[in-house]
Amino acid sequence: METIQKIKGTHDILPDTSGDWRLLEKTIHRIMQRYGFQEIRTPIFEATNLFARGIGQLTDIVSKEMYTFEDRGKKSLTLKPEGTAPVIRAFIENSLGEKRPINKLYYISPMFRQENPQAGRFRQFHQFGAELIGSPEPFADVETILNVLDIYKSLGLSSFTIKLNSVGDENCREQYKNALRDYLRPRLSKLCKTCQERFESNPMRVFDCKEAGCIAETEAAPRMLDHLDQASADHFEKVCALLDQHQVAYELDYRLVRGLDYYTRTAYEVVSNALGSQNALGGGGRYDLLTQELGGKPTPAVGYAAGIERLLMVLREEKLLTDNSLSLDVFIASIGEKAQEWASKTARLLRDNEISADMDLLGRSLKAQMKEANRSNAKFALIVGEQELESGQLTLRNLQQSEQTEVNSADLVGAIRKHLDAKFK
RNA sequence: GUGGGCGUAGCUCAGCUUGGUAGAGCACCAGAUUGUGGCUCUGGUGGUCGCGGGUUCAAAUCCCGUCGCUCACCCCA
Repeated sequence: METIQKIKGTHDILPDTSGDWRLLEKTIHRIMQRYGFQEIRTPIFEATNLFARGIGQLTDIVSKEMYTFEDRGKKSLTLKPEGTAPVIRAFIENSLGEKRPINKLYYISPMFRQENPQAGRFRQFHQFGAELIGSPEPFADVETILNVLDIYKSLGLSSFTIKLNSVGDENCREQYKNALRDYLRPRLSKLCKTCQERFESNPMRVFDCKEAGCIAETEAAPRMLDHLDQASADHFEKVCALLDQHQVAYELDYRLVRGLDYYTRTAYEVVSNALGSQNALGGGGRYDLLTQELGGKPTPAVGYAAGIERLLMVLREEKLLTDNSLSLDVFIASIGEKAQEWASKTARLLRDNEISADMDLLGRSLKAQMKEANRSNAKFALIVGEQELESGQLTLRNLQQSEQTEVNSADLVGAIRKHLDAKFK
């Protein structure tokens, strides 16, 4: 029989690593709460238009990476490739902006992009992200940066760099693009093919290119930072000043142009020093025009998205993940059918009392059951056979210290709890 | 979409150059220990060598095709 394999670029998270995910998610929830961000969960798929309009028709994501399909009613749906557009859609649809002037929302969610997988890049991957909706102030930009850094810090991570740039806004970007085009036009033939295509549609993306020729040609090109209008310049200056006050180290990177069209003013990226080719841990920025682009009232907003798989890769690399596997309190090893029945009843009793318990389900030898107890990472083995059933005196073995004592079956829960508290708390 | 590397036991891999009965470590099972795990020792289970075709007396090994995985490019998380 032919076996069925997982879809390319997807992964099973097995019990030996799901504990790492739990730790990460727990940390994210904790820090988000500490910052006043509230969780939002949006559907896994959306109307295709949401992304086409929100992210931008010409972006790589929309033009070649989306999982788009028709449902039975011929409606075009898309598995979400990123989190911001759905959050803003929900923000508008549920009139969250009418209920309070500021909404601080966060999510943890799978995302889908149909790219060729490689180290740190998958077709289904997971992001956590925060969106601060309603404030145009630099304080808001900084709030999101501090938030993501705090999550990394809480996990012990320190090997990363923050890159910062401003991509301007509607009042100065078009003017700048024209200045950039004027500079690039005579050098067009020296640029790579994709950059020649970018020249008309989105010349700023030329800075993103890694071709040596394109890098060289844009070295002396006019930079957005020098062409900001007063308001955007002030905004950027304030963001930098606040980061300085918070003693957050960052690098100005005039080449940082993020791949999504909706960014305005602040753009930032957190880059790992410990990853391979795909080294962006997270990125974000301000997107003051997105809400109206999606049909809502003009509402300023800023936020970021960060990759969970890449974060796990770095944490693994830096040896910052300790053993997060769950352990069992008690494994009941029984000898004989009567004892096995007793084990079943007792396991239930213990579980009713918040003590995790497991038992043999294969009728194995005591030795094999002890081995199983060890494999389950159990703290105690409770051994019961004919003798114990008659006397009511059971053997409780501490598997980590290899010591055992007798406990009375009359107050089993109390006795086990006492031993758990004494040795494991 | 394009290029490189790799597909042999549940896992990590050796064997391929120079064709000749398919191996190791770990894991799993059992025994040493007749009712006690982890350590040690002994034994055991487990493989149409990714799949299809070709060359050959003979193919894991050589040739062709194909599928899968992986890394990289593009771009991003």
